[in-house]
Amino acid sequence: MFALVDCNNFYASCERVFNPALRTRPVVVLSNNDGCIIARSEEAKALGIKMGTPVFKCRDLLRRHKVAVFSSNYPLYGDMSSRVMMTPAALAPDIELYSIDEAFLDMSSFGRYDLAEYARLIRRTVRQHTGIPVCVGMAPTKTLAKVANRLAKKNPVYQGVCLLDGAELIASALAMTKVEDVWGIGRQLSKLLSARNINTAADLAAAPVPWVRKHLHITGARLQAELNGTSCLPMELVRAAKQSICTSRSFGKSVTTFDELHQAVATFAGKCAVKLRKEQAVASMLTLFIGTSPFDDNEGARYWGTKTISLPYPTQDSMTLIRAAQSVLDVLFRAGYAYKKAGVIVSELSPVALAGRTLSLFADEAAADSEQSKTLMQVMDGINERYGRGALRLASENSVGWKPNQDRLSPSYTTRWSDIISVKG
DNA sequence: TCTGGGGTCCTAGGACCC
DNA sequence: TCTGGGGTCCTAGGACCC
Repeated sequence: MFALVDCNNFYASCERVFNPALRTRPVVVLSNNDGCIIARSEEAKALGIKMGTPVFKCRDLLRRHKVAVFSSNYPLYGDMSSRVMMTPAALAPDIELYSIDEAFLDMSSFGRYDLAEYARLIRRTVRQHTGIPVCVGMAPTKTLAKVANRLAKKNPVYQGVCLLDGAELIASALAMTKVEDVWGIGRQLSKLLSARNINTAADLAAAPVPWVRKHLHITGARLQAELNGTSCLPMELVRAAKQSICTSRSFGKSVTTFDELHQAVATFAGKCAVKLRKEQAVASMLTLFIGTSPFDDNEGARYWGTKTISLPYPTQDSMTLIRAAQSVLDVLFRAGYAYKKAGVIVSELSPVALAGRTLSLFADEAAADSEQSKTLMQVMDGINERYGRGALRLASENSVGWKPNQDRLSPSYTTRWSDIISVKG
C-alpha cells in the first residue's frame, strides 16, 4: 500500500497559518512577477477563479469579493514544506518527497494497522504541528493513491482521508474519476482518449492494452497497469541527481537596453552557480534564452532567441558561468526589442566529486575549477548563508532595471528575523 | 498596462559503429 | 533466387508534472 499526503491549497494555506484573519476570506497567491493566479483557497475556487488566470482579467472579481492577494513567497513555502514533511516522515518507515506539497509513504508494512485510522492520525498531526491542512489517499499503487487523495479532497464526506483497499471500492472510485483527472493524463492525451470514447479512469483501465501501448506509449501502459492494481512506480527514496538547473524570470517592466539585459543575464547565471554548488554538481553546457512578450499582437515586435554553448570545462564557478552567459548574450541580443523575459539553463551536470579527473587535451588549459575559485565560492556562499542572500554578490549581478513585480509579498515568517520584527513593530 | 518557474521522460529518425 | 545483426548517440519535438 501507498499513501499520498497532499497539502490543501498549499501556498494559500501557508499564508493563512500566520495570518488567522484570512481564515474567513478567499485567498489567492500569484506567480512570480504577480502575473497569474497559481494558488487558491476553497473560497477563491468557489468564486470561479481558475488556476493560471492572469490577474488583470479578474481584478474586478478580486476586489468585489475582498479576496486577499499575495505575491508568491517561496522562502516561506519551502520552509513550511520541510516542516510539514517531518510528520509523515516520522510516522512511516519510508517517505518519497514528491513535490513541495506532496509526499508518498510506503505503507506495505502496516498490514496489522487500521489504515484509515492511521491516515487520520497523519492528517491530525500535520495540522497540529504546522497549521497546514492535508488530505491522505491510500491505495495499492501510487496512481490509485493519487485517485484516492483527489476524492478525499473533493468530497467532504471523506473528511480528508480516502482508503481504496478493495476491488469494489477501487472500481467505483475509477468510475467517479474523469480521465483528464488521472495522474499523467494531460490536455492532449485526454483529447485523444475522449475521441475514442474513453472518458473515465474506469474506461482507461478497461481499454485494450495494445491500443494503450501504441498511443499512450510506455508511460501510458504503466499508468493503465497501475489503475488496474499492478504497481509499476516504485518509491523513490533518494532524490535523483538533477540533470539541469534553470533560473529564469519575467521582467517587471520591458527591458530595452543591452546593459540592463546584461545584468539580468549575469544575475541568472550567478543564481545557477549557487544552485549548482548546493547540488554539489558541475555543469558542462549553458543555455541562454531571451525574449519579448509572446502576447504582443505585432508579430514584428516579437523575438525569441536561444543558444547553447559548451563550457570550457565542467564548472560551478560564478564568474566562469556569468562570463559564458554574457558571451552568449552578445550573440543573441538584437537591439530595438522590448525584452520581457530571460533565463539561463545549465546542463550536462555531473557530481563535483568527479570534476577535475578529466584533463584538458591541451596541457596549458584548465580542466576544472581552480582551488582558488573553490575557496572563493565557498567564502561567498558562507557569507550569504550567514548574512542573507545577496549580501555578497558579483558587481555584474544587478536587478535595478528588470526586477520582477512583487507588490504583495507577505513576510518570510519562518526564515527572516527582520521580517518578523517589522511585523511586530 | 497586465499572461510563472522549474523540472522530467519518451519517441522517432538520422547517423554512426563493429 | 538472394542482400545481417546488434547496437549507441544525438536532436527536435511532444507530453507531462507541480
